[in-house]
Parts: sequence; C-alpha cells; structure tokens
Amino acid sequence: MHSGSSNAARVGAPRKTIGDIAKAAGVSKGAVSYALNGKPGVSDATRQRILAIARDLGWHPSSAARALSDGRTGVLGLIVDRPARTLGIESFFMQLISGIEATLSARDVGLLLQVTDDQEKEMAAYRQWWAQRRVDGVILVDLRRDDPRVPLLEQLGMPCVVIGGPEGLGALPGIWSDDTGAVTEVVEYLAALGHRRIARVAGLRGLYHTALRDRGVAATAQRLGLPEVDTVYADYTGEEGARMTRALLSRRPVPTAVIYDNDVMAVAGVAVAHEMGVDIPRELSVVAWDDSPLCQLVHPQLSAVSRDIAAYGSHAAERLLEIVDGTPSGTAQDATPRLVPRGSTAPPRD
Amino acid sequence: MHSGSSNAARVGAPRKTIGDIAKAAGVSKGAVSYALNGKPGVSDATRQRILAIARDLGWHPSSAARALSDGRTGVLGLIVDRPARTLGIESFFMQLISGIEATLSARDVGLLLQVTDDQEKEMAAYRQWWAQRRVDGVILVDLRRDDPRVPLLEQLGMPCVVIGGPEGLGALPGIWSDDTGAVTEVVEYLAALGHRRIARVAGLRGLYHTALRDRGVAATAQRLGLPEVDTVYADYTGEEGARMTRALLSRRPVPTAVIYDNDVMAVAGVAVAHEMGVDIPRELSVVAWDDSPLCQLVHPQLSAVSRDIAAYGSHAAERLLEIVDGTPSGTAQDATPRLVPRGSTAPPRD
DNA sequence: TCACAGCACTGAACCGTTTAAGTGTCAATA
DNA sequence: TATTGACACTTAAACGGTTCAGTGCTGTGA
Repeated sequence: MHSGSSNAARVGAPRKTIGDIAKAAGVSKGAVSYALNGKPGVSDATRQRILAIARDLGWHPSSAARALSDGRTGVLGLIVDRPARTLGIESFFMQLISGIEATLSARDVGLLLQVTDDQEKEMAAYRQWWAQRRVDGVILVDLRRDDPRVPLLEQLGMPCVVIGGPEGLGALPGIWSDDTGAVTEVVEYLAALGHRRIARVAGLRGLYHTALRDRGVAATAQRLGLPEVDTVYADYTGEEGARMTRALLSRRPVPTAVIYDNDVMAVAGVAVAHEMGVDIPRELSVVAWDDSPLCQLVHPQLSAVSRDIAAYGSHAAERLLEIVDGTPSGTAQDATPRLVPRGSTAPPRD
Repeated sequence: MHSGSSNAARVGAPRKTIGDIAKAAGVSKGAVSYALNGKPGVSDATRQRILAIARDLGWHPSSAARALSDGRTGVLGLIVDRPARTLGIESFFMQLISGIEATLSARDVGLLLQVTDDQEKEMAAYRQWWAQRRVDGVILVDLRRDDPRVPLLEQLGMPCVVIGGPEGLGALPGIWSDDTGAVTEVVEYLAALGHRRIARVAGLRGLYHTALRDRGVAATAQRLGLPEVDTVYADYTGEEGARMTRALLSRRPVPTAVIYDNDVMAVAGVAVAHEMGVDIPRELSVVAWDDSPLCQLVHPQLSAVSRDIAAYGSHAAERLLEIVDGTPSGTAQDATPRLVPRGSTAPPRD
C-alpha cells in the first residue's frame, strides 16, 4: 500500500481547518473546537459567531484528524464471506445492508464492506481492521457452529454485534430471530393441510441457524407424530437446490411437501418439479425461507417465511453504535419470522 | 455525530507505534518510518532489524495517522442509489462489488458503501465524503442522461471513475461496454431466427445506457428492414416487468420476441406468458439482459446477454486507484457483452 | 592532507483535531 | 475587603505517522 508516487497532486481549494475559523473569529483553536462540538467552555454569543463562520467557510471536520485524536473512525465494518456465485442472486445481503445504512447514514457513520471467499481471509481482515483502527466495530453475519470468529473477536476486544444466536455467541452480543418458532409454524401448517411426508432442503450444514431449524423441524414433526423429516443440505445456489430437489422427488415414498432454506433453491426446486411433470401445489407443496420478490416472480407464487431483513440490519447497527459508545449490551431478540401462504402450498392430493 | 459520551472505554493492549519500534531498535522515529516504507535512508542491516522488531511487536500502521499525514485514506467509495425493493433482487451490484473488492483487497484498500434512495442524498454524500476526506475517490454507477453528478464531481475535483459511457461523462474518465454492439447482435439474431415483431421492455428512461440501447435497437431494426421496435419502460422490478409484459402481449399484432433490460423483468415476463398461456419459445422468444444464475432457474432457461460484471468492477477499481496515485486516465472500453442463446429463443411459429 | 560527496541517521515540524491544565476577569459571598 | 468560584477563554500536549533539513562519519580523489 501507499506505493511509489509521493504525494499525488491534490489540487482544488485548500481545506479549511479550525485554525482558519479561529483566526477569522479571533479566538483560539480550542474555543472553536468547544463551540463546534456543542461543549461547554464558550459563551453562547461566541458559539454562534463561530458556527456562522464555520458555515461561511464551508468547513468540514477532517475525519482523519478526528480519528487520530479521539480514537473513533466513525466507520463500522461488515465482512461477507460467501462465494461470489451465491452472493449475487441472494437478496439477503443487499436488504441487510440497506437496513444497516438506514441507521448509519442518519448518524453520519460509514460502512466499510469487504467480500471474501474464505474464512481465513475474513479473520485476517478483522485483525487488520482492528489493528489499523479502520473501523470502530463490526457486524458479524452467517454465524457458524463453533464459529472461530467468535473467540477471535472476543480476544481482539473489538466491538461487535452478531446477527444470529441466541447460542454460540460466547460473550458477544447478538441479535436473533426465532427460527425455531418459525419452522414450528411451517411444519404445523403443512401438517394441518394434511401433509405427512415432509422433506427439507436445508442450507449449509455448518451454519448455526441451519442447526437451529433442523432441531425445530425435528421436534415439531415428532410432537405431531409425523415421520422423520427427510433433510438434505445444499449451498443456497440454484444448481444445488435443483439437484437436491431431483433427489428428493426420486425417493419412495415421494414427499408431498418440501421446505427450502432460501428462496433461490425454492425457485430452482419449482423449476425441477415442472421439468419432472410434478404439479405444484397439487402434487407437491413448496415453502421458501426468506420472502424476496423472487418468490412472487414464479408461478405459482411461493409460500414463504418472511422476515424484515432490513429492520434486522438496522437494529444490529443501532446496537453496535451503542456498544461503540460504551453502552454495554446483551443479546436481544428481533421479530419472529412469519409464514406468508401463497399458491405453492395446498393439501396433498391423496 | 460524535454525540455525548466522551472517550468510550478503549480497553485491550495499548497500540504499538513506530515510537515503540524506534525505542526498541535504538533509532529515531524517522528511521523507522523509512525502513517500514521501503524508502532509502537506512542501511539494509538496520532495515531488517526494524522490520523484525515491528513484526515481533505486532505493529500495524494507524490508518488515521497515516491519512492525516499523507492525505490518503486508503478507502474508495461507492454509492448505490436505487430504491431498496429493486436493490435486493438484482445481482448486478453484488457482482460489481465483489469485483471491486477483488482489486481493492489485494492492495489493502477499503470500500466505503452507501445506499441511498434519492439523488440529492447521493450528491450530498459525495460532498461530505470529499470535504471530510473520508475516501480517496469514488466509483460512479447508473450514469444518467444529463447526470448532475458529473458536474458535481468535476467541480469537487474528486477522483472518480464512471461506470458507463462513452458519452455524457464530461471530463470524467469512464469505463464502458459496448451496449450498442450487444443490442445489435441480439436484434440480428432474432431477425435471423425469423422474428419481425420485436418488442422491448427497457429499463429506466433516465439512465444513459437505456438511451444507448434504444438507439442501437432502433438503428439495427431499421437497417434490417424490420418494423419499429415497440419499447416500453420499466423500473427493473418484477412487478413492472410483469405489467409491461401483459401490456405487450395484449397488443395486436402481438410481438413474437421481447428483449428485457434485466434478468428480473425477463423472469417476470416468462411467468406472465405462462399465466396467459403463451408458450415460450414457440409463441414468444425472450432475451434477458445480464445473465445471472436467475436466468437458469426458470424453465425454459433464458437466452441472455452476458457480461462479466465482476471484471467490470475490478477494472473500474484499478483505474480509480491509478487516478488516485496521480496517473491521468482517459475513458476505456471493457469487453463487449455477448449473447448466450438458451431455450427461451426459437424461430416464431408462423 | 584536505575538500567534498555520499550515506545513515537524527530532530523537529507538520497534518487537523481534542482536551487537560492553566490564566485572567468578574460577581457573589464571608 | 479579601476569598472563593464560576465562567470564558488560551496554551500546549497528544494522537501516530511522514518528511524535510540538518549532522556526523567514512571513504574517495586530487
């Protein structure tokens, strides 16, 4: 970094500093700083005068100087570690980011984003961000079982909020939605329609919420006296969703309902059913997790588990800002996802 | 910003500074700086010793201090101004970002991301980023006709690369792909299949590339002696894609082929055709712009105009880094998008 | 043998803020 | 009337780097 070329030509008007304001106002830099930051130490008249001059001069604080002085950067970080091919199509992250931004931009805090393709790089990036004080804290997503990032962040002492939980967080604060409750609702709904042979195309095995949903589905099926739910694992891509659906539809007895762990796999599953001549919802009911617009693009429209992902991001950002400001914060629960029934679910044929 | 609470508890080990290294090595801070930055001024033996000590101490440069001193932040900015509902589902931005990151992370440069919902806010954000020196430069996307952001960035003198062009850039450097050539290929292909009544569901009217494609389609149709291409404009969402498709399929004579300006609208169009009992590709051929995995999720799979969006982002980031380093840079052309024919295109029935 | 160039390094200023500590003034209190 | 305290400021250090202008030493050539 900062290779060759010494000081590139920085043209344009020279930056205004609080020194300029001080000179113009005939006071010291300190007084200007107090005035500008709304701190006591200057009379109201002087404060107004300084504020006016700052405005006239078009002054803006240098983020570098401020960061150097007070140890805050005014930037939070987010690292997304997913292979590029699954990243693009899933709307989860964009919605999450847009929620985070809603909170941050209101407070003039920036979001530093990094996309990596393996966890080692992600961990290295946290170390570096913190060592260089590039960010004040991070939002951690895609919590895994025995996630090595958790002890790392604990050890670094880096302010952090985990999206996920309520377990597996160590001492880190988390924000989670009740996936268990949501899968319970889904299984109960399918059972009420008359389904008994339910299958599931789950997400990555290593992810914490996959395990949570696994448990919830199994427990509910058992409670309702249903046979064990046939679960296969995939990587959220359409290809795997299609492949797994083919596998499931080839089993005997064939399931009458499939729960998918994301919308993309569900849509791919619908395409496969179509290709195999299986009618949805007459012969097969389909439920998707995460209700993106994608679910309404296909025919029939998909019944889906819906949650407000942007709100999720918003809340996580708020919590992180509090933590950065020194307010301790525990783990909190967000709204429970709820099922939105659409055309892809119906009673089974027989 | 930087409200209440003075200095939040910053625990953890105190940061190592070049002062610590200097003390340990028995040299001055200046010598350490020269050694660490590979600059002349220290002997090789001393340099090695200093490097070793820095490693042992686990030193990392403070980004704030460096930024304050040399005027560089090591961060580039990207502002995405699209309504949240269209943001999530379109894979364009995630692919673009992932390409940008590929370039940046290799050079230890960060990406500051902002999502806004109107252009005024976007422009305000550029002003502020530059005034506060939060970023060294920005990548501008979604170039519009008579885009007010262009004069703004020119006036600010903020390093910048525009994704889009080759016109409408003012003096800003751009990176563009030959959309005109690509639409030409599409129209020629459809004409070769025998289509004469071609329609188009275009993207936002104000976007520069929409106009470019408009012109390309019109010119090619005229050259080939086809009737005028029936063009309607939409906002890239599935809803509008569906609505526009319904409108087009209700016209008489009904078009035998539709070109969509993005994948989402094309998929929605397919769903509408299905719902209206129009067989694809026998009665209607469909071509999508931007070949995301989405195009292969539906049945039949969509013929699509494909371009390497990640590479696009990568190149833009490289160019911007050069500019920030003081290398002047003109407008450059990236690879031309190419048509990938799949199952959604065929000769018309009659 | 002396002048001088070149090297390796030091010292200090500088970037633009924040903030602790200090100073001078004035009014209220003992 | 002297003491105190509050207020409105100023001064200067600190944050952690980079860089410019020296400084002292060594080796070379005349």
